[in-house]
Amino acid sequence: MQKSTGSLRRNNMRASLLYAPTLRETPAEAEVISHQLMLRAGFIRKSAGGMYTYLPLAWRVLKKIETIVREEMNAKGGQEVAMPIIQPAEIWQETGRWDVYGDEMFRLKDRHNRDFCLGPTHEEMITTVVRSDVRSYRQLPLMLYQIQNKYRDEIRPRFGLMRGREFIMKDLYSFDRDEKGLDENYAKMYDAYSRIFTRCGLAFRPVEADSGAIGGSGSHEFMVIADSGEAAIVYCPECNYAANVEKAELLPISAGIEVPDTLVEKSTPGTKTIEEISGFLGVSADKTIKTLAYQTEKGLVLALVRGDHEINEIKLQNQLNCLHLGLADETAVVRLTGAIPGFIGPVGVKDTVIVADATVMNMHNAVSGANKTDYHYINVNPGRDFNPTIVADIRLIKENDPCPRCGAAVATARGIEVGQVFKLYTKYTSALKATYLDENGKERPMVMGCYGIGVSRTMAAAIEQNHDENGIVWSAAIAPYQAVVIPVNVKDDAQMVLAERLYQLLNEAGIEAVLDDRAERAGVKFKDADLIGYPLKITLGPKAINENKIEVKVRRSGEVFFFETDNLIDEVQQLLSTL
RNA sequence: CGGGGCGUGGCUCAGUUUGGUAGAGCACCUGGCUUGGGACCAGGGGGUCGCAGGUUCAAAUCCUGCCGCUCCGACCA
Repeated sequence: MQKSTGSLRRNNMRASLLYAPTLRETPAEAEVISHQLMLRAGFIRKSAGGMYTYLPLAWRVLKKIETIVREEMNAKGGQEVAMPIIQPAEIWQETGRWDVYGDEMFRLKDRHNRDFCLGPTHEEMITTVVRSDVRSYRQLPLMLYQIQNKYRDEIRPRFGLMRGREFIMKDLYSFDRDEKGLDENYAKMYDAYSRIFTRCGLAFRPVEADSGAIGGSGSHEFMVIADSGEAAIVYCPECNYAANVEKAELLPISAGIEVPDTLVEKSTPGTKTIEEISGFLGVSADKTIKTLAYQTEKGLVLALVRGDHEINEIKLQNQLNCLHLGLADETAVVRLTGAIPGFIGPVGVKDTVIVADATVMNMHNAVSGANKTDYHYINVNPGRDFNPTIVADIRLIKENDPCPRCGAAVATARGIEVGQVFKLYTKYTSALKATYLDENGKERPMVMGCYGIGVSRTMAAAIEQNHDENGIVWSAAIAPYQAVVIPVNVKDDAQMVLAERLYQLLNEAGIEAVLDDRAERAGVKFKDADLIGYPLKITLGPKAINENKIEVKVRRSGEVFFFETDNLIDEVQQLLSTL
């Protein structure tokens, strides 16, 4: 290595030594683009289903994302800790999640046959730490975070890093005296998350979310907008309402006034679907009631929505407050109602929980199954002909439904969930007895929040959102290197001398670069550079030698600039600040 | 866990129907030639055909069982 004058050499990476084994062809196992490109560009290699080795380029990207996350967490008063990956069963048994988590938890035993798990998350761990040392309101609020591997034995790992069984997460846990403190910290984290994903160069949207199995209430998810996203979201073009479809609220639709007519049973052979029955009877789908039977651990329930609507099972589950919910099988339906699915309805059903969507209660003279195979009722009137146990919003929102805030038609999009913030309140602190003494000497449970970012998923999401037919397009903030220097012909001494010189200048200026010194043809280097996604490609050919014009090409836009050697560093820095 | 598909050099795949000495392209090594968008020529290394049984003179190929991967569904950062 040549000694550079004065300044510290920050980086020394020649492509001939860089461990980034690129592939020309896409491995068959990769389905989504981020997975394909990370394999092809030599970022990751699989070791087992849902588990990957991060090769140098990926690791650099991950470290950059982590640095951004760390800076923003610290700026809000977060303090970083590291906790064991292996956690004892006892603390999970205390909160009851040892059983609740089920097969998704990686479990293991030590030589003494004691139970442990690989941490899928760290609420229990952090709370048991805090409870033993925090005694007074004076020690609160407290914000602790960690960036570590977490483990979930996913039923079906897929999409490469998007849904792995081992993944890197940042989790921050906040502990407050009261809900006011929690609200403040929640707001800080919401702000920090917006800053983080902005700095990463991602197009994202925070949406209201269901808080799911982790518990608590009040939650937002941060979604990177991408067609390949697993999550469906709705947003309002008029106001700033945005929500996961699982969460999106809907106000009941009114249906005018009609005189209730007499309930009549009609023979409707073979009409099992809403489409078939509305066609057979010549009524529109919004005059029918769709009845679905669900199996829960508490027994069978019937759920009702208007025929042209869909059920939101998350909402239904929240209303029923049950752990398991799934469509009942046909034999169970027959046993309960006497009819096969397609002909069941709420009329005449006894001793069964019936949950009706609020819109159903506004319907008049509707059609529903008669609980007799091949028969339906017409002129069904809610309140007169049946009375649900629960009336609530259990409908799934769809495009053009009215915004629950302002009534405008909502739009839909798909997103990759890269972060979620939760208000947990005292769910875990109560279970684990993490209490403090307030000013009056009274013992209170701490009020808790948790705030997660999928770091490895964020890397994948960045690729899903930023790529083209040639490869990855990194934003400068998270790119593994900012630039690659490509001498077109390594046999040309003048080119190589200039390349080394420019490479050294870049290093001294703190610009992370790779010198592609491989004895490959220019085309190969260009292809690899595009695949890996360096934001800038600095190409040295005859024009650089003869005319002092250094070609700089922007990966994202394809723009080409020519700079003189003396200005190169300034110009490159200028360019990078925009990428 | 249910339902499809697939396991053959590092990668992409052919060969399996109809058993008969394991192949191609890419990648890799050597030499030559070439040098601005994945060149070319010659030579070369590398595979117990996922694993274990079975049938057969003979199995990548047929039979049985297992394992793994992958896609679709129910779960989730």
